[in-house]
Amino acid sequence: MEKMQGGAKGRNGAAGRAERPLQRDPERTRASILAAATQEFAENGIGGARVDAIAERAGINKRMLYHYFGDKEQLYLAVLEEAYVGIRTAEKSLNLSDLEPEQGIAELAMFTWGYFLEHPEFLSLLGTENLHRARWLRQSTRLKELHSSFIDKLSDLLQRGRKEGLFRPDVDPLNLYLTIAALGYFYLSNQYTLSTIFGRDLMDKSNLDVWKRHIVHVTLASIRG
Amino acid sequence: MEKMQGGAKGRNGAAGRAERPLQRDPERTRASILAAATQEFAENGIGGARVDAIAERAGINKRMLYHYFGDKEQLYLAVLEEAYVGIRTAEKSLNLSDLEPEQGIAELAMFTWGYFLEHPEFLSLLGTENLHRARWLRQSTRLKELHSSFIDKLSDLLQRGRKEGLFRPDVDPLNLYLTIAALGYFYLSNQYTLSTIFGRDLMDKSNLDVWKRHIVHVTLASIRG
DNA sequence: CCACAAAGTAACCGATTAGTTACTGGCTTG
DNA sequence: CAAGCCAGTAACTAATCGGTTACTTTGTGG
Repeated sequence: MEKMQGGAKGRNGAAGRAERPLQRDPERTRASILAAATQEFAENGIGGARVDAIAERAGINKRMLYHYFGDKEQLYLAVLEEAYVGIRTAEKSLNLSDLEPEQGIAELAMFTWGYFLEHPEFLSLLGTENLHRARWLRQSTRLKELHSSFIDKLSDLLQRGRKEGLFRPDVDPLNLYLTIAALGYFYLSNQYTLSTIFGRDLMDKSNLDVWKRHIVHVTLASIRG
Repeated sequence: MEKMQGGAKGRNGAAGRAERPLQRDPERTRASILAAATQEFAENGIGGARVDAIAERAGINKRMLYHYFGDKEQLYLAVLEEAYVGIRTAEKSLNLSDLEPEQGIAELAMFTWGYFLEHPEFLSLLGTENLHRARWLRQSTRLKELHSSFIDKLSDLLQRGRKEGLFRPDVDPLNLYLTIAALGYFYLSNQYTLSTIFGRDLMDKSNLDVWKRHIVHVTLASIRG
């Protein structure tokens, strides 16, 4: 892999222009397959996703897809892994330990909501993975090591709040995180059936804003001592 | 359709026994196709479901499936409609207007949780339907008329609570219902990825009990004035 | 500068899958 | 009791889909 990077630098010696796309570019090909597959799997699930559609979306020959990823299932696994890496990476930008307890919880809730809102494909992939009882997640050694350090940080935050007499003494950090995630996930992933049944456009800007504040309110109300 | 019902009554004239299965029984065949299809669609989504698998599960010839339901998509729609009718029917057994406001909210929360817990196939079908942006739900005239009368009842309950000074004045009934549904739906439908990532068996009896109480607690804490 | 490995293409293949055709057999109705 | 309709069967088909084969092109290291 490192060899490739070295090779890619000295390209296009004639004009020095980086604009002309290389005729052969493994990294770019791999990345565009992954991006196309993410879209396709998110839109259609694993059973509905079409290998030919992914190839077409990526603008590559189907053979390359097998060249880089083995088969459809391994490609799906790569997509899933990348999606989890994405949210765990973004989480790191949150610095809960510097904040007041209540503010920290509010920030965590708003961050989670914001990430879900901006990454519908992540929610969709979670849904697909759960439909299959985490069949691929369970077999991924890479993802099992990746489990969130959130819970530890959250635990500290709760303990600080408890000492200041702000929070109830029996708050479980995992349950708190599940509460935050549940309120965001359900609202967004079920938006289509909910909007249809209740006749209210949940994705309307003002409704989204109300729900964001709602999540913070519910979360804090449930843990205050 | 009405003809069928009339014809089915006078069956088995010879022995009068209802136990011996009829050689030909439209209602039973239709019902077993629907039950088998519910399982298959819930387990595999619409793209992953196999018509042959449904036929085998139902113990019928594939031709019958097309005979009764037209094609795969119409069969899926029938399954979805039946699933919604199921929960709306169960909802009617709840009599919120007879209860104290706080008790009423608690009952609603526990009912919703209990129904989700006992009907995983309903949650799965919701997930599938949302993956496809409510494509079938939106085209179902039957389901659009069925939308929950919960919201109205819930509205009354909230107003009563408000008058007694128990609840905050600005509680939106739909948002309250979404909160209750979100906490139940996310915990159960995402149990596989969550249990894997956080290393805790969410379906353990005691954890289920904790979460049930948690839903009631969170819901009430968020609306108390 | 050329040999070799890796990137890339096009055409193909066997298996699967949704849906059909052509038929049999049993129940009801006149 | 006969006629006709409808439940039910088995075998088939056309199309789709995941995956492969056989081949060409491109870049790079000895």
